[in-house]
Amino acid sequence: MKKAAELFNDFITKKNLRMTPQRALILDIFLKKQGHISAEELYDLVKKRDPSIGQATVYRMLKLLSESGIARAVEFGDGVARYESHIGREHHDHLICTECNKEVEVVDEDIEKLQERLARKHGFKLTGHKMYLYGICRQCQRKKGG
Amino acid sequence: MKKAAELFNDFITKKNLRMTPQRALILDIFLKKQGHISAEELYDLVKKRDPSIGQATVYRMLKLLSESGIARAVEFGDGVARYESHIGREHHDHLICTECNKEVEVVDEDIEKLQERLARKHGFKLTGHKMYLYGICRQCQRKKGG
DNA sequence: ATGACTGCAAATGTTTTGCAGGTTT
DNA sequence: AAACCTGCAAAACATTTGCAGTCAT
Repeated sequence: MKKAAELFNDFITKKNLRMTPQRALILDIFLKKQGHISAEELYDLVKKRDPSIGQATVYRMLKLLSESGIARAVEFGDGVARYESHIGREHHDHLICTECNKEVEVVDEDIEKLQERLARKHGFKLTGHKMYLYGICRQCQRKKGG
Repeated sequence: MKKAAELFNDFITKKNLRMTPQRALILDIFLKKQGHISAEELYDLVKKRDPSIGQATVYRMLKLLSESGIARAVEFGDGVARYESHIGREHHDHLICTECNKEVEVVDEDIEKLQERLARKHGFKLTGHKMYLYGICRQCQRKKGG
């Protein structure tokens, strides 16, 4: 498996773009941060290491990271785009307890296959999906049940 | 099954709010429009029937409709919130074309069963879910491919 | 020289909010 | 009177874009 930095260099080269100190720094910080991060949060982290970097550069870099397949946008539905590293991470969906907000990351190969099939049935070429399962976790069931 | 207008009246009453001509008109238009609709689109339709109604009233009404459970927000991921009627409708998930924003409502019994199984495997009692499939529809594939 | 990259500020587009006046109870 | 509702315009918010200057090839 190629490393993200390598993949980004491939992408940069193929597109006749250039690697710059700003891009290297943003990439580095983005990859080290796990979980989801918004452009604003990433910008704040970047500023700590180099206050001269502007917001626009961060936004532009996030676009490049998405195009190159290194980052992936995760929609939370609150009007703020968040990104997660898409390299070296398993795809996952979310199982959320509606009582205590606990969240478990889950994957089910069979569901993924059926999603593909379902999309194809409607003439779509599936490029991604989001699935959120809501329920009540074991602990909260106990608490409620008695 | 109660009608949406009735449910909205219950909600209005419980919250000590008032039914007004503006709200009635917006509700009426919203319920008649099937599929998803953005605030802007709804506003345009409303203006045709009563040009004196302002955007803010439409936005505020959509918030009330969501709170009352009559409308449901559907995330397309393009920065525009869309809503659909959530009353008297079969459960369904969404298959969305990322090129032209076309949306198909889908249901797959097998997937639903597997979701149940997946939740149970993690000790959760499943109470609901949201699933969005993103892809490229037949037409857009043609357009792109050649 | 050409083309890419940058920070800044201005622009964009959607949604929310403050306000002053109007309406219902 | 008190509490709600309205349209308007301004504000807020995240994100994008135009621009003039800088840098690499």
